[in-house]
Amino acid sequence: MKPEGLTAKTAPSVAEAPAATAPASPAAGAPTPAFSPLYQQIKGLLLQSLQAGEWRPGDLIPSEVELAARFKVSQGTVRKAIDELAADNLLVRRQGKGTFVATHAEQHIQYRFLRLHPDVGTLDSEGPATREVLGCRRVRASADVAAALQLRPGDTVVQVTRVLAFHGTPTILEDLWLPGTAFRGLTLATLAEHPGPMYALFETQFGVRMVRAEERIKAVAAHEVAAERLQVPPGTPLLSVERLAYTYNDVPMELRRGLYRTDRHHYRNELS
Amino acid sequence: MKPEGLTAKTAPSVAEAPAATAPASPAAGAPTPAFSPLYQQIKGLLLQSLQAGEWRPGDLIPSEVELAARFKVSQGTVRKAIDELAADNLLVRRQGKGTFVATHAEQHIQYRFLRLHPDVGTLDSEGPATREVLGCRRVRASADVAAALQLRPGDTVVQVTRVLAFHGTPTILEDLWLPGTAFRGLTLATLAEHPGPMYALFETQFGVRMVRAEERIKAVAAHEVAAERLQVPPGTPLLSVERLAYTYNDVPMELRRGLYRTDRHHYRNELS
DNA sequence: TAGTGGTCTAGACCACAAT
DNA sequence: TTGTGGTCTAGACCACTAC
Repeated sequence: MKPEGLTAKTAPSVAEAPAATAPASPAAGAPTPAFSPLYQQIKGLLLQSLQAGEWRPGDLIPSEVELAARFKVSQGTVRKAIDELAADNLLVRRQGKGTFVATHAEQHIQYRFLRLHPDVGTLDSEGPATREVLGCRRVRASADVAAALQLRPGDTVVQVTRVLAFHGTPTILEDLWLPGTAFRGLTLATLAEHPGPMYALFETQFGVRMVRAEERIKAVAAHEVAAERLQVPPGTPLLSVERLAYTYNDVPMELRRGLYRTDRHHYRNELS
Repeated sequence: MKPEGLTAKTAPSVAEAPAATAPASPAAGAPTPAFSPLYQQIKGLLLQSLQAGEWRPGDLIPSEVELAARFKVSQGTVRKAIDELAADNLLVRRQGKGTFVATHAEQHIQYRFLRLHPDVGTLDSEGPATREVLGCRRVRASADVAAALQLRPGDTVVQVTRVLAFHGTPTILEDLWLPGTAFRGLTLATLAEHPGPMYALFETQFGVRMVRAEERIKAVAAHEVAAERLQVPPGTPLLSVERLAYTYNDVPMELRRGLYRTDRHHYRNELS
């Protein structure tokens, strides 16, 4: 488990084991490794462990000193690597307890990716959202869905259709497309058994953790079907929100197309 | 220029000047200063200097070692303070050169707060936006505008109306409201003389630097006036984007209400 | 060559949580 | 009391920029 391959900028002052060859010469044939700092390499190794499932969402990862020993670097270097992963919301630090793998499940942060807020009051005062799944079937990916998920057109994808309601008012109508291979066992029954946030279900049942997402927003007029589902007149302006969500390593794992009512809610964004 | 008032967690190992009283006892009567780390206090001091205009947008601030000497702390502590300010986009670090005060002017980052992107191509391939100012007048703040800007209803505000066009297609119609006192000399002529980004003008002409902003987005139908200005049929769905922009210290300094065409563009957002 | 930020280390101590 | 992350220091060296 020795992380050979770490190319330090400066060799540690106290050379523990002189190892094989000279630490200064890069691997033969490597096209100029383009110097990356030690802590970035550590970050990469930690990411690999996260990806490989060595530590699962919610788990406690080894302490900083332990990791420092494992990687043969100082605690400060491990700290900086963890700092960046925590800034990216992949890890969560808790003083006195340790560092944990971030999770969408049962954190007090429901709706981590949902930016829709009520015009008056807070997200909590809305009470829990009502999730009604309208459909879940395995279909062949259309050209655009395949392109977004980096599949081939015709590959199998799981398509979920659902409505979210607040206070009994249907507010979000959305379709999800998921790669068929990664979500093999996903059915209507699965969804019914796990009423919580969908990303939590993805973690616990399919080992897929969504790390970040991109959204493209437009204003559109409600078509017939949407109008009925959202209980608004046809033609009502709605937000069209297209989300592409990624796992580790920038692999797209979910395409989501939603229509949001904005008569009592708004999409909120922070700019800095 | 000695920053007395810094309450260190641990007294510096080499006590330079024993100063007045014991460093452990907080100021009398202070309601439990609620311990904040040294680097946070340094961050606060740096913020004060930014606010006070000691260093203006684009300026080079003193080096880390110099600041460390000024504040009587180690370079690492200053570094951490600067790191956070850089993360907040208030400072910009440039290796080998120094640390600079961030600015909206002549950075290669035009449109720092604009999230509208063309559906195909990039922001740059659009060519420079055409800005047409339709009006600039001093008016009395309505109740909602006053509330947003933390003024009294009836206080004077500057209202600017303008249209942004891409490729000759009018795409954004927006109104701006600015506190009358801070923007005393702002007229149509001022705007005409400075064709660049508006936030750059605010910096250079009025010493107001926008630091962050919040946006609330809804879908609305184009009313008569908007439809004409944006050259779309009345009733066309548009994005309604309400932006509240803040200077240092979370002081709101601009309210902006925009209507965006999204037939060839979309509002992009990154979630993490 | 000098000065800047960037990396890395080693060690000390503090704050917090669990035992 | 122990172990964790959090803060702070001091010093060394590297990488980039300018002169």
